Amino acid sequence: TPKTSASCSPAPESPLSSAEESVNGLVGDPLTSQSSSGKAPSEEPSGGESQPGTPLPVPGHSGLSIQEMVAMSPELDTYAITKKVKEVLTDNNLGQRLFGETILGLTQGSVSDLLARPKPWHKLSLKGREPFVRMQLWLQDPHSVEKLMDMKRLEKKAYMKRRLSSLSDGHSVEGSIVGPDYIQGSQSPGQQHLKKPRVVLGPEEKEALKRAYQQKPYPSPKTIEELASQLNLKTSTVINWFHNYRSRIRRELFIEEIQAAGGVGPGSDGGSPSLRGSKSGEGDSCDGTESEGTGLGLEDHRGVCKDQDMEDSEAGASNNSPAQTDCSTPGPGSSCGPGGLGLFSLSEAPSSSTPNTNIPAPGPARNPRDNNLRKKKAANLNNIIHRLEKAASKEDPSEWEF
DNA sequence: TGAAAGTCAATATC
DNA sequence: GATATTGACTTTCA
Repeated sequence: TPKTSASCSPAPESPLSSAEESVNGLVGDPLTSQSSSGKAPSEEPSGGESQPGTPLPVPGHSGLSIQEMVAMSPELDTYAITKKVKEVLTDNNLGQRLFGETILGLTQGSVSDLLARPKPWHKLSLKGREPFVRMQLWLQDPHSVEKLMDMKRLEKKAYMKRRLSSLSDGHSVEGSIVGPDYIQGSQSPGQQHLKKPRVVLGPEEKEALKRAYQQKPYPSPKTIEELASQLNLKTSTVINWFHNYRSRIRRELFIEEIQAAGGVGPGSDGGSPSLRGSKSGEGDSCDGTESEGTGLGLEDHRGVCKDQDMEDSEAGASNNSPAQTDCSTPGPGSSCGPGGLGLFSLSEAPSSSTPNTNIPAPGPARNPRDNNLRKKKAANLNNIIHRLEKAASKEDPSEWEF
């Protein structure tokens, strides 16, 4: 693929091979609850390098490529895995960057995102499952930590070495031996000028986009044009924003489902990270029932969004909760949340997966986090409404999509 | 073909 | 310095 990663992430490959040399099979882990469906632990020294494009080969599994391993993997408890990984990394003072680049073949930001907001296994594509399989293999390796520590030491050593030599050369070389920094460092200054500056949306622009989202999660091209011109943004920026926002809202809801379903999840160590601090706008979803028309709500910044509206819409929403929608198209596991089928049998895994019980009862003692959750759910209602409308526009019920 | 999924990487925040 | 956020982009999927 010509994607930037092709040119920007060759580096992670090199250290990996040494870090993953002795990754064990999917079976035999004390954390594994359903290893039976896993493959036999046929130990085969390395050889996992399946495709040149695959960033991080996982060696030693009957010659299976990581893709094959993923395909054969039983359902994993993604939340339990990320929780454990976070724990191990924290306990051993290992960074996300090193872990990501060495073990997962992902950048720091991706790792952070993945660890903070793991999607349930059945919602993941094969590609999306790959990092979780890698994480699990890593957890199962009794020497995983030492290897990463060694890696860290090596990196530090190399860094110091380069630093010293750069000092003597009279120019600075920043970054580590792996990863984007290295790539960047290898670019000529001229090349760096070619970079497109990152667009940073201001709070008002975000507000306006969120309001527009409340009204129309799937805006028409015309609406997008209008938004773009009103906000003085490129249409592609607006389009991207809607894509990203929908996707991220959806992920937030997965997290909430997990939490609500079993009381485990991010909440147990302080709440969903994405909701933490109720950052800008996370809680500003508002009732979008006036979704007809193309009004963007740009003129009226306050009138439409009232907490009261939120409460009302959500109160009636519990049975249509997004969780229900999300669980309506499960994979083979058909379990919402990390319930019974996961490989991990961590005790906190919820036994019940009735997601639409996850709306907190209305009451005065609601904390800001609850409010955010409620608001998010209301926001998602718009999505449901949109789909309903879409479905309604199709005469043939077989064309309905839910 | 459009939407979703997945990821990068710049930047913000802690 | 490490981690979190997020705009942009590519790939996958229905």
